[in-house]
Amino acid sequence: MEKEYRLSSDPLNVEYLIDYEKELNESQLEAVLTVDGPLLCIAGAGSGKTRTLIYRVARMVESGIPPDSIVLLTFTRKAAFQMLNRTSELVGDKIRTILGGTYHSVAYRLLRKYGSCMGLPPDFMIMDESDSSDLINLVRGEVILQHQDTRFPNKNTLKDLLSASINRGLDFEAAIKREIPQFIELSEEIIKIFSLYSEYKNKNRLLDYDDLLTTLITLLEENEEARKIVHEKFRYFLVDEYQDTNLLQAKLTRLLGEKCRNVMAVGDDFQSIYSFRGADYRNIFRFSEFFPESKIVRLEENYRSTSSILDATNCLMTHAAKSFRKTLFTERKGGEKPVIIPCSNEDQQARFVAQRILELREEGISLSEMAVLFRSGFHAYQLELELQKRKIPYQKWGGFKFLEAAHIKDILAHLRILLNPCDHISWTRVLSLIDGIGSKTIKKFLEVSGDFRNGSFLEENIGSPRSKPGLVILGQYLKKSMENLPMEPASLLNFAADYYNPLLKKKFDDYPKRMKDLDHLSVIAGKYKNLETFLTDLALEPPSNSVNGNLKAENEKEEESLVISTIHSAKGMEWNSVFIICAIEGRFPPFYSMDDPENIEEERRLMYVAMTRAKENLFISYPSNIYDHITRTVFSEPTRFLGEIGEEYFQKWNIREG
DNA sequence: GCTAAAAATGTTTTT
DNA sequence: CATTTTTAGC
Repeated sequence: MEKEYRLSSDPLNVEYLIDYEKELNESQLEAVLTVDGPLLCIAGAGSGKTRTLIYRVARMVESGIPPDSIVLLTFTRKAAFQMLNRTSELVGDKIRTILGGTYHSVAYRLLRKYGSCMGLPPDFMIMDESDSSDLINLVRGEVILQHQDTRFPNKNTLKDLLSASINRGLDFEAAIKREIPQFIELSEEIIKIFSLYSEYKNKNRLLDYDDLLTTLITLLEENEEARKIVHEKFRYFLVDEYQDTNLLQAKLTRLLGEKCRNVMAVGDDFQSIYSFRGADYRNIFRFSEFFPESKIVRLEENYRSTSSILDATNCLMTHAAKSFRKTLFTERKGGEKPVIIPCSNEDQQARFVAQRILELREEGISLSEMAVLFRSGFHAYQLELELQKRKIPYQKWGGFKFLEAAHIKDILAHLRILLNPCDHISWTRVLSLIDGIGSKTIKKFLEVSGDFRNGSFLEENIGSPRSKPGLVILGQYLKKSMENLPMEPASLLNFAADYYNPLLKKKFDDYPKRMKDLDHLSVIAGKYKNLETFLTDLALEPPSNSVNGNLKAENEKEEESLVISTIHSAKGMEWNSVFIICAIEGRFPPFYSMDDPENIEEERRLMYVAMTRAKENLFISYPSNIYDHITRTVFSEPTRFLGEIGEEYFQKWNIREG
């Protein structure tokens, strides 16, 4: 076995190239210089949190810590990537070996490397969310056969329930009582579905998102050898956005860091916005319980926003319930007060935003320095139309994902079956595209369950005569692809597209648009040499753009464009000018959050996150009449959060048409 | 018995 | 608006 033996360098002999004292303020410096031992950093919005992390990594590397013993846990791969890039500008390329990414992707990589000693098959695959849903649907079908007369929770309800119980550490019974009390009599059947689901995953070497975390936890808890190896290899941990970790992630942090104790967690309880996923901002407070000797550093000086904006956000948070009271301050005095714009309807709101964006651009603010934020993806539909009409280039973050589009899932299924013959979920997708094949025929195929990749299913004589021609063509595709394995993902994707395009044309009316998406996918595929890596990366780190936003390969040069984004996806970003749209009761906060004060707390934090993204200009607009098709009511009140802040913090623009 | 088209329904936020 | 359930049709 190989082992690393590090001679610690004499601090007096290290020559630091960076003048840390000059570049950082006092608290930031303290956080950066505290390299050994646990450190909790409470960092307000815009307080130079990222800067602090970057300089801390630089400092560590400069003082001789091997980069490959450092683990950087961030919320998105994008954030990790950005951070490593900026660090390498400071100290050079050697930081490339830092292990960085989300909890899930880091867990994946650790399991790949060290999972075998726990009996984890080396070729396990990751299921994305839709795979899990599909699989749950499959086993749900089995159980439901015996209960045809009763109504049963649907697949997504079940999946959310399962995930909630795992991420919050509840047993199934308790979770059912809490999440879906109306189905309490069906507990037994529901639990049966879960156990079938998990059985199936084990049998087919599949891990879902939650499994990545739980399996690694089990590995570290129960396998002493693995734990030792991991503890020896990784000695420094930096965790960003700690307020958004859930029970499992907190546990994992503790397990990873319990030996070396060099764990730094950065967080802001004001910015906790993922509780729907089981995130618990109280993990910040619990951190000092895991690591009682931890030092606490607070960053409260805001370098991002003008005081006009900051004052309003501070005021908003005085209405928040229990939390660390903190008030951000800034040297950037003055600035325009945030603007409130009442609009008569969504269309007017869209036209206002588009026009104002163009005006700001005339004033010399680049499109890439502006963003439009909203609570939910669909709030921006009208705006998107308006932007397209005016030919304003934009990219949309959040909302409907590229990968969730039916045609993308379809074509990826065709690639997956090449890799894993027992991937029933993908086979189901592939087969149901063929004319004359429905659920029953598919079930028959899956029962035979052979390795059909050579096209041998044709000999099984399953399916009606009507399905025969379609199956023959599928056989040709499989044969062609299998003969060429291994092969670059891009070429395989081309084979699949050749086969799939005719089917796509039949299935969708809007096929030209969808075929374009397939081209985009093939650009992404071009960056990979290995099919497996391609598929895993797609599941773990999906391209953040939505279907309609112009999807760009990352190395392609970005055209200067406006960002429109859900608030969740805008986390950690900043722009010169920010528009918040649809700030209306019923949408933000959404009507379904109104009966629970805890939810309203989170909505308020969400508003806080949105507002603190702005450096100079902040516009908050609301259409005063929206007819909501779901509740069949008219929303007309501006969001309560504006009232909480108070008029004196705002200026108001009244729109006149013409 | 099985599929495919038509009606109904439920719709946040993300790894 | 897109998925899921129902119903009609083959």
